[in-house]
Amino acid sequence: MTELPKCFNFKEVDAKWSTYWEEKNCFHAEANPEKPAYTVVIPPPNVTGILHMGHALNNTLQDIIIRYKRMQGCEALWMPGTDHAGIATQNVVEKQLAKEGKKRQDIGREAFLKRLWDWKKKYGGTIFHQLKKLGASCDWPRTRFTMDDGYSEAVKHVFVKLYKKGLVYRGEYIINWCPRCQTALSDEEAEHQDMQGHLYHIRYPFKENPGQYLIVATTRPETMLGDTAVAVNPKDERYSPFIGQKIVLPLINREIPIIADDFVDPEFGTGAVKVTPAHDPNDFGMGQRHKLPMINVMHPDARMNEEAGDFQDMDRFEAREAITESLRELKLLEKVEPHNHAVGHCYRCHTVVEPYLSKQWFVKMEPLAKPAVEAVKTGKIKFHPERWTKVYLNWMENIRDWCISRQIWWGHQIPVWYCVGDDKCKLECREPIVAETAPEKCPHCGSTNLRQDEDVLDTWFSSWLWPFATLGWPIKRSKNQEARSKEEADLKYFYPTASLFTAPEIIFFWVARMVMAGYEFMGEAPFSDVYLHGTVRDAQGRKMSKSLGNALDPLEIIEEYGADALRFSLIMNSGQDLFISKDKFEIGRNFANKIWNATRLILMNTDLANLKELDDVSQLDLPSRWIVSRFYTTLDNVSSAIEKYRYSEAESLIYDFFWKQFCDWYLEIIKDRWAEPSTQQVTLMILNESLKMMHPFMPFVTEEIWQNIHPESDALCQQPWPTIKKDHSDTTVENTMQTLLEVISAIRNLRAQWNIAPKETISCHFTSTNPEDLKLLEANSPILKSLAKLEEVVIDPQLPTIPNAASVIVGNIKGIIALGDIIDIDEEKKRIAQQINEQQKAFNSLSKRLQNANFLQKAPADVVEKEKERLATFEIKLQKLEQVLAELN
RNA sequence: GGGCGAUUAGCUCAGUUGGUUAGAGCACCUGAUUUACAUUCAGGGGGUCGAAGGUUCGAGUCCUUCAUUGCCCACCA
Repeated sequence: MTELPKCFNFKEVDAKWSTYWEEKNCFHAEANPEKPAYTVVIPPPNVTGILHMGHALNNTLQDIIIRYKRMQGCEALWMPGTDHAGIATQNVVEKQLAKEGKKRQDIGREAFLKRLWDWKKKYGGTIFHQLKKLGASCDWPRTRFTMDDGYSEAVKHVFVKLYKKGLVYRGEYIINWCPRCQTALSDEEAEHQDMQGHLYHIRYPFKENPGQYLIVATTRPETMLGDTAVAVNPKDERYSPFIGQKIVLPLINREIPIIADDFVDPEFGTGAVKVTPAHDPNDFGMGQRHKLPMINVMHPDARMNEEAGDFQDMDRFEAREAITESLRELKLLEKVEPHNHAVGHCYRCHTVVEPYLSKQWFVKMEPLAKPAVEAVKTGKIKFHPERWTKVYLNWMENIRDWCISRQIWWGHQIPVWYCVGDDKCKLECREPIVAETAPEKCPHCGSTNLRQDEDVLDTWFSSWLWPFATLGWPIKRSKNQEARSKEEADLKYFYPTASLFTAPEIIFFWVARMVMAGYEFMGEAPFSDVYLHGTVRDAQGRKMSKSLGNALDPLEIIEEYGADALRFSLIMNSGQDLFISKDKFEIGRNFANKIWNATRLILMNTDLANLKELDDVSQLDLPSRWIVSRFYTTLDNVSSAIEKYRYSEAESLIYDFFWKQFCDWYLEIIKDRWAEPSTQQVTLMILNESLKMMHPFMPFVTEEIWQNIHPESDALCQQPWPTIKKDHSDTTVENTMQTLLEVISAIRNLRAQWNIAPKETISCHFTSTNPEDLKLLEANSPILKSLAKLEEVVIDPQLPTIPNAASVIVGNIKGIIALGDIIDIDEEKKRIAQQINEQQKAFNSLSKRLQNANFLQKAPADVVEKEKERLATFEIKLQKLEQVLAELN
């Protein structure tokens, strides 16, 4: 008999097992043809990341499925790693530099990158330690980084491959430019927010007739300095006479034409639009259609440049004020109206993004999107919940080219070289040299004076390769045959992965692009299921964020409630978005403690020698058969809930079974029968198998208990998932037990109503019209006595006449309890009448339904049958109740 | 402007193809306890399932409209 501490001491236990699992290498997976593979790749957290609630939720979900599949006999691989997170990481080190009063340019690219790598070495592993505290069962020795050597090979390989296929191109277009980070951004990286702005109506004088104006409306007057036309709709009769005429651009006095373009909406503003091809994507399009000059009026940091005349060197917003003021003085400002519109912001630093003309690298997306659309439409890839399918398809079907070059230093430098050349240079030397390794000389002129493209690639251009680049793709030719074939086998075995768990925010950034990359480079979908979980919010529904100061730190929760509590509570709340406050974690803490104390009770009362498989359950008593049956039914339901990605449902099933049924009923029922070996056997078996079933959800407490019970055996995380034994599930047993439990509840109820203290002794006489019930009551009278706190139970086909008795009616069973002086006949009448009332309501609605010819005709036969049975039960119960009432009268 | 959700007990939410008298946890109230666990146990009150129509033998569940609310996408200057 073992004695455990009184409470589950998670502080010591959690740390012990994370270390143990890691040291014993419990989570390592290797290609094993004997077993099916089950792979999940972690959504790589940023290398700057520290664990937040979103991570905790995301990784708990993955850990549950991975531990479950591992126990089910799969070779389960959970691939860990981090993302270099270009701009985010660079920002961290730039801030450090700023404290020293330096900019990155001051120390140069090489020194700057060294600092970044140093930083990464020192802090980049933080999140892994935190994930281990959470219990994440990743295959840690496989940990990858999106900028490690092999991974960089993959990125270069992909760039070159796509370039050769014509899917990567370089061009000068309007892109989203962050003036603070001084880099291009993709469309997805520009976050649109509604802002209160103004619509400025400006008079543009005609050249031929300076007293007359055309009024244009704009939200950004500072860009007018770069105007190269004014556009109107060709069908707009107000303006058609002026098409082709010249306008003099105020402040700059440049002559610009009035052009006609369908893009212009005559309803909006004045119906006349200033055209600034270098500072607006729409205007850029018009500029190309009409072959307009493009005049860039800003420096990369959004100060006005030399094209801006008097406004040179002003910041863009300063210039907006100044220009408005000048126009007002010249009486060229018609009016200014308030105007709300969406303005793009940098997703990293929230600076207002400038549409900016610049030369960048792009990926042509349409050909890549095709198979990715197909895969989802045909169900090869499924989203959970399903509604995200539409979101994905909508984006894919309207896909635009992807700007992949960034003007920062931290990242994969673009594998492109330019011939800087000399006199011997030919025209072809202007062509970029695209290669996986640095070329020695220019293929055209032979010059060795080459310069690599200074830009780096978008972080997501490496993340989209994550599901296969982490598995060693592309296999290097240079390696020896043996190593190569091992790597090939590994890749083939673990790819494609099974399911992906992530947040809906990155469907476009990451999920969609991974699907495209999977098809393009591996010829296969990277995963078959995508589970998108909710956002973790605070109690008021606001997103948890550091800047709002409303974030709960998962590490603090682990410290205070334990990792199991954190995991269990998060999943319990994880239907849609999660609204979390600290007290939400009590449920998990309490449950872990309940498991602990149930174990404590069992170990105090049993001999572990009794722990063995149960083959024949038919000889067991009713409650034992009931709990065994309940366990296997629950196990079956839990397994299918996990398979269907219904995690909170799986947890409720476990919670209800273990706490309400096993602890509150079964362990109470057998309280006086610990001495019987069969009791010990059943109890130990249920505990043992429940530990396995609960382990994926609460790995620490279950592992600790397991090792206490089985000091000689393997860790719980390596045990097989319990086999579902259908023959141990028995609905008849469950229903019979249900009746018994109802009788007990009814008597407890009666006690409460009559205010009878538990110590007060009462006796009950039972009868039933069904002989089976009598047998049942007879056989279980000790249980009845103990749980309903009865002095005596008499089974009596003929009930005696007892004055001052209260009645208990459950189905066919009737019990009477002599209450002597306590009873107030009128009260008892009321009580019975109330019960009759309730029953009558149900009876009426049901009998009405059964009298309806349409119902009998149209409803399915089994439904009708069931309803008839129900009606019969109601009828009997009603009769009994009425009989009791009559006797009282 | 387009798309996707949400609305069920005081609070947070389950409720899987329509079919028992709509459930759980928390909170609240009553009671228990020489206790495996006060991180416990037994019991109780509390809901015309956002509103109005419709389909159906039958609607929390399906359809339409509306209201409130959240999120995503979007180049009307």
